[in-house]
Amino acid sequence: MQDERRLAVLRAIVEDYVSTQEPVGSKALVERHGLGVSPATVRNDMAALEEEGLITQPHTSAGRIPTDKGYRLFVDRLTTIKPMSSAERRAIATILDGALDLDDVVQRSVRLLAQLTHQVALVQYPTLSKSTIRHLDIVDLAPTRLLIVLILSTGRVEQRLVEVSQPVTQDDVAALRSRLAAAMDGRVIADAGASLRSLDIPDDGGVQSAVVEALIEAMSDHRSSERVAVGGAANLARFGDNFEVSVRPLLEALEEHVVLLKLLGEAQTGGTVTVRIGHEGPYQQFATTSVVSTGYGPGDEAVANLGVVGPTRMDYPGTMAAVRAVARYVSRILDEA
Amino acid sequence: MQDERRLAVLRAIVEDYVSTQEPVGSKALVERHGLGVSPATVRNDMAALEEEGLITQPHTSAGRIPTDKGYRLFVDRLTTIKPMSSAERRAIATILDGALDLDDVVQRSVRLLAQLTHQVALVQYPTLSKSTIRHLDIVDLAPTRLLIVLILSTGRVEQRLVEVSQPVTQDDVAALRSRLAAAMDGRVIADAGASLRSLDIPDDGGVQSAVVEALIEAMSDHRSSERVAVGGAANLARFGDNFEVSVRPLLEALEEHVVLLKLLGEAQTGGTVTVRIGHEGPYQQFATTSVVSTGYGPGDEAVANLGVVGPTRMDYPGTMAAVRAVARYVSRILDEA
DNA sequence: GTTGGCACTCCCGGGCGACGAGTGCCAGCG
DNA sequence: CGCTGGCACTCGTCGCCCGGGAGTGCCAAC
Repeated sequence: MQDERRLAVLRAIVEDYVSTQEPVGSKALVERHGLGVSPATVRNDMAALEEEGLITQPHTSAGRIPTDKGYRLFVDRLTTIKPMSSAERRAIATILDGALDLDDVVQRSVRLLAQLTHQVALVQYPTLSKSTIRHLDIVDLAPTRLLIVLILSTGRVEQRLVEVSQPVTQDDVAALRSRLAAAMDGRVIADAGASLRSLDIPDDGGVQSAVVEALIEAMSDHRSSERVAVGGAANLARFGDNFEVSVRPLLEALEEHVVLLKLLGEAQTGGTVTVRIGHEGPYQQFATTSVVSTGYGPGDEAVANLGVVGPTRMDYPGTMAAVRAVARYVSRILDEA
Repeated sequence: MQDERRLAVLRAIVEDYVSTQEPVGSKALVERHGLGVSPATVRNDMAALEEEGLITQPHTSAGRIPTDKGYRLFVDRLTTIKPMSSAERRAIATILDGALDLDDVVQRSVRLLAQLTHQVALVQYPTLSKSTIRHLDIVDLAPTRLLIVLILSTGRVEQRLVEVSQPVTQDDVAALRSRLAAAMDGRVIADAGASLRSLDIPDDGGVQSAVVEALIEAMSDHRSSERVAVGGAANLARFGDNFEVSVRPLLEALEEHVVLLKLLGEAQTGGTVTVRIGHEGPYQQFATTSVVSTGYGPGDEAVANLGVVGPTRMDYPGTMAAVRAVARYVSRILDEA
């Protein structure tokens, strides 16, 4: 079956290129892997693989490197996610178990992921819309300035400032608070807007409607409700030397949380790790990077995503394993909460 | 007074080097600035300046570049902070006035500062210890899991999870909440610990003491209470090409908030802008960078710092102006709150 | 279908020399 | 005494050439 051997050659090329970062030639290939055939044979296979668009050569008379299509095939068919070593497992447990609150879990995860994969890690904060409201509070900071505080089932705390046109008394605030709290407690955020409207608070242009407006806005707002923590940006340094052109746009993108959210994509349940390779995504600046991501959340419900972004030339099996392991562990922590 | 001219030469060297990023020679100097003397004269002055350790040449027969000491003199005696243009002032106002809450103010500031200076911006979140407690709340997330929420005068919200050994009832929680709230409301954080202890809650090893412990810890904790927002990391790309050696450690340091806090230093009042040049600081990786920082806060009280870090070869007058302007504006916003 | 042989391509690194920017020094001038 | 023009010198940069070597594609043979 020379067809099978060709795929073995592809796998070998990917593995070698990932570890050496240099185009790999036929001779080195048969030496480093026990392929049992001669370099000439491998050359024929390589020609065929190139014909199919799976590998390419940077210039004539250089070795081959995988194309995006080649990586895709590698990820889909040629690799199995390697399990984490027990030492790594312990490290994950040790680091994450000390977390104090949700923010801390996210921050530790992002660090951990960056450390494990030596790449840039992304961890999305649990989405608001799927959590339920545990507690609602209204605090009067100043006579015309109220702070709405929402505490969610995931442990997340959302806050929102409201300016009102007329001064309010403490009694007003207390009344509003208990009324709203009663209406909102235990609701899923996504539905809460509706039940809020059905409360039928008079649109008097005054305090009550202003607060309700702000609440509704806060719950549907994507500004703060969809945040992403970034870690390990220093690992971009391993990108080679075409600095200003390749790294700068990436660093810029890392500050655009909207872009990062798109990169992470829709939350997926069930432990599936998604890999997006090179220009499979819509972003020009990520054309030479791959994104490995998966969902996490309590139970089987995915409330957010996490993952890493690194050069297309990355260790896919190892990275996928790390991403999956961290996601599992974080999910377990949320389970307990 | 050739002494005065020498300083003029130094100033010219700094300005030229900052704008061109190349060693500046005697001929170019007299052409670009109206010094009114010949290159030979300038060369003599340069020799003297080099003697004093204010400038240096990368190699024989190259132009001169300022040393850290040279920049220091430039900053201390040779420059006045240029006022911001009215367009810039408007930009600051427009961007910051739309802020929704404290977090938003900080995030917008850090972006703005990075944009104005084309450097890496740092904004410290207002220190806890100087703010007063506006509101204290305790929420039971689960029977053995409580969430303490502190709302501070600066608009900041602090949260802390507490695990207790035995299940608590809602009534217990309510009782504890009102008691603590009464004791803490309006206190300055720094003093609150003391008044908490004087409450004399029995150290029964149970719920109450656990909560009090956590509260005290939360208030004295430097983990979350001293956070720093970072922005414009992409501007590190302008650092030249010795990538892995010069940029990577900086990127790493930018994720170490402890380091950043040290860089920003003690909060200063009164609109003084502090400049730390090159290896004047303790950190090896910041030996080729300068930090321009100042304090901000409501009234004349500095509750936190903000600033930028960039290459020693930076536009000091412009940067100092931007830092000062943003600090002033942010302070004004906190005033209103 | 596999293998060894062979000519060919082309990148990479080192050595070399011309060029030019910039300096230091010196003698002369106001 | 300080400024100036002149001049020799240094040294990094750039373009160039060239040999070595890795790797390929093709072909004939098994």
